[in-house]
Amino acid sequence: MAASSGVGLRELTRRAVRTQIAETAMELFVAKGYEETTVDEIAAAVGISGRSVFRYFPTKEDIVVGLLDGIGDELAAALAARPRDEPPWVALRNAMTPHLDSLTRDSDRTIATAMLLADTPALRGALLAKRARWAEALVPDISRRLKLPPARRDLAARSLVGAALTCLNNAVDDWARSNGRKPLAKLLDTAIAAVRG
Amino acid sequence: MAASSGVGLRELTRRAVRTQIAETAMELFVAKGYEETTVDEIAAAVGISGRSVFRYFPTKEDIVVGLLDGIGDELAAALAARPRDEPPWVALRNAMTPHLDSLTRDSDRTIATAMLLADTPALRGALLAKRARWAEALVPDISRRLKLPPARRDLAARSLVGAALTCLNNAVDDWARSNGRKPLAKLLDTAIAAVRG
DNA sequence: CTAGTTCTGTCAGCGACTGACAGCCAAGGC
DNA sequence: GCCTTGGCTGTCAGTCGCTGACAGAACTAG
Repeated sequence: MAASSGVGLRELTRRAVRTQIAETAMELFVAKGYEETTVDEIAAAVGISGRSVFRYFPTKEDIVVGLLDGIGDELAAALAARPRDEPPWVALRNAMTPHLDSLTRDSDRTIATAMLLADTPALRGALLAKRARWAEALVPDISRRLKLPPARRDLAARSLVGAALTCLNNAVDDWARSNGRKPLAKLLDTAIAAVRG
Repeated sequence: MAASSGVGLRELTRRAVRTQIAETAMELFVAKGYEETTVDEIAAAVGISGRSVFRYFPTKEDIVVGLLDGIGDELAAALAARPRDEPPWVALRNAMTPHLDSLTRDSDRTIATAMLLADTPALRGALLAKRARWAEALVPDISRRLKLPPARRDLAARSLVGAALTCLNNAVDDWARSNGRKPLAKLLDTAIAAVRG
């Protein structure tokens, strides 16, 4: 079974190979473009067979958007940590703060990914699908904060969360287009204020 | 050149074949599922070659979401027709009314499409990408209605439009899940009210 | 050392999608 | 009447993403 640490040695090498594939692929994508880069080319650059790439990533798209996999759970955890009587919009905004920090922390990687997502239509769909899954993780908490009859509660919560994530996306896009110069938190506040206008 | 009517005879037959492909494909998708239906099967059912399907639709996804192609322009036109001093949220809500009517008019087709989109992940990404293109058509108008410094105007408009379209999507989903029983307009109002909380 | 698990490369195949080529058929000039 | 032109079509061949199956290598446990 597992050693004294939480994860076994096998899981460790797996993660190493996984990040190696992701980093090599990102370099190629930025250099040549996403659609112009073949999975076999990525595999050759890493030194493995093309088949093995799909043993670490379910799809080619996931090599890019897989980086954003844990964010939904992070946001949900941050949201659950907010006081129970905090109103929905405030709780959502505050729950995003740690995520904003982690985005600005390695801004180079974030901006590169955002740029790649911006001018690759095929990836945009995948990103939006990922965002929809984040929403699913946040809806139950927001639903609990709403004081509405049960018939309306779910629709209201889904719309609220969707609007909040749209604001987050637009703020990050704007921030990336400014090369990280504009303050991300203020952009998010501007977006939210406009929606609540 | 063209005859007395606006469109030539060639364009007419083209549209006929196009709708024929779309209708046949939708029947097969509903019966067998989207991913389980091959493009060649659709072609065979119509009586053309598989290659020709791609001469009418750029991708297999577009056979489904192509039906929603004109909606973005319709919404933009309806929005442009609203009084110039109408506030953004009110103008967006009112601009959606004709679209709501056309959705409820042939509710059977709308519900079937919504159901198909709901349980086909591959199509969801395409739908969200389409919705993003609708947003592009609405942003300039909303941007004009906002009284904000230019630095914030674009981000605010994009977020506002994105939030409104999220409300529309969620309302239609809820409406379709209720088999068209709940009043669609009220659902949309509920969603918008929740976002403006 | 052995037995069992896990990983890997290779091969074969499906389906979406594209480019190229040749044949068909309607529209228009002679 | 004929012939040319242009668009539509089917066929063929090929690329790429992705999957299942198999056999061998490597590592782990006893």
